[in-house]
Amino acid sequence: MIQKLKGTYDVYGSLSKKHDYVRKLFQAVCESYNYSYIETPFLERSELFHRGVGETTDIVTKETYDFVDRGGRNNTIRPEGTAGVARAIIENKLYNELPLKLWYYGSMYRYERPQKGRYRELRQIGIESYGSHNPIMDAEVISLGFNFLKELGLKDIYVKLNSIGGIETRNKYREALVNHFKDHIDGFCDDCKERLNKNPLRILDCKIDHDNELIENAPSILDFLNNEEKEYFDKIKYYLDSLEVDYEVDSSLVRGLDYYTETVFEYYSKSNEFGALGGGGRYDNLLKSLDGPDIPSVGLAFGFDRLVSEIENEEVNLNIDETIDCYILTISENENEFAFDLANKLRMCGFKIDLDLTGKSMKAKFKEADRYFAKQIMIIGDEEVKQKIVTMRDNLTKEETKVNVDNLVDYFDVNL
RNA sequence: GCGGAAUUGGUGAAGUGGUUAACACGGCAGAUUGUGGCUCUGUUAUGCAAGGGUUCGACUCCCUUAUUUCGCCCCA
Repeated sequence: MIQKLKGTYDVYGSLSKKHDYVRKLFQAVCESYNYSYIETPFLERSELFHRGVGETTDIVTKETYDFVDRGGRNNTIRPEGTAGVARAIIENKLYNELPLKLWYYGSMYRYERPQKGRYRELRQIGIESYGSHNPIMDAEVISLGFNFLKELGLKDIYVKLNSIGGIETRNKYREALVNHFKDHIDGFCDDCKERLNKNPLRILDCKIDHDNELIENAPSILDFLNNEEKEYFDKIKYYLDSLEVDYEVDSSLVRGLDYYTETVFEYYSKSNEFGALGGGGRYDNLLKSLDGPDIPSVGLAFGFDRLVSEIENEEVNLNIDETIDCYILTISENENEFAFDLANKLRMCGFKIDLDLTGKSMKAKFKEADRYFAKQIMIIGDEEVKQKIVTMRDNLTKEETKVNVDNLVDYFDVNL
């Protein structure tokens, strides 16, 4: 038997209904903020991610699916969504009409060791908002995500928020951190020793050394923000307060991708089992770094698979309609043609209809109708065909009514 | 990339080196040839992730591979 590839899974049955529900809800939320949908290719030139996401990030150095195609080109299957959208914006000159508000959904691929809530094929759903360097836009993006999670029915959602400043601020801060730790790094774990040079900000949320004093009195990035950055960050908080977004400032929050500037945030559920449900931030330099115009932007992405897992963990009752309007049941195969014709007419009118034209017993067909949660059962025998009057059985009350086939639409309008 | 634990029908699962792989749900058929959802009866894995080995004999022991899961790293 050929088994699935590590870190992938099939979506079908009730899971596919949940996926569909979550995707549609996100779409509805995005549309209420006037975001439009964008789809970019799974495959891009490797260079896009190296330059966009960052040459030294873990995602690019050890997690991408890279391959040389038959034409000798270096390709990468996308590990995230933002870089591809940025490329599309530049290539199609979408920046000619700003602001630009886009949402996307799709599979991303990272060569990682899978765990719960972490897959090699991961679905992400997110938004990109281009064209404004204004704290109200940061707040809008953050609250869009927050509202979406609340509408999903997840409990105890909160946002971790931080500002990592611009490049200058971050370099200063990085230097200060290195100075703070470098003389005492021997007391830290091996990973932290590694991080000191690579990414000192990561030391701050080390799981092993988290109660080390030096971490507690480490300088905070927020003290390194210049006045402009500080004011910007304060305004975001002000707007978030007025939007009633539940957030907490966490000065140790950093993100794994290089393109972030200033605002960064992550979404958590207090019952979370696998870290953040999603995250995002501002990336004002991304477009420029990809040879595009200098246009600021802010965005977010949710781990779609994690959202669905969280819904299952919290046993959120989704409002998924699993019913069909009517199941047509024929008593013998002589009535099949009549039933089939009627089914198609009703489907054209927009009703959800199913019927089984195999020679199953009536009992089996009744069971099938229940399996589909049919609201109505239409029973057709030879008498019904002759008189063009069918028997409608309300599957809740069990009441039966004779209905002329010409009046079926009216009957459904009244009884569904 | 490193370490631990798992893998038995559509599903939840029991099981032991020995010959018919429990039990339950679901499915199908019938009791009930124009009315089901209760009840009863029958049936439903030539096979225990895949391949190889040990053995008179393996689902049960060993090896390899695959997948799942937990932790580290990292991230969504």
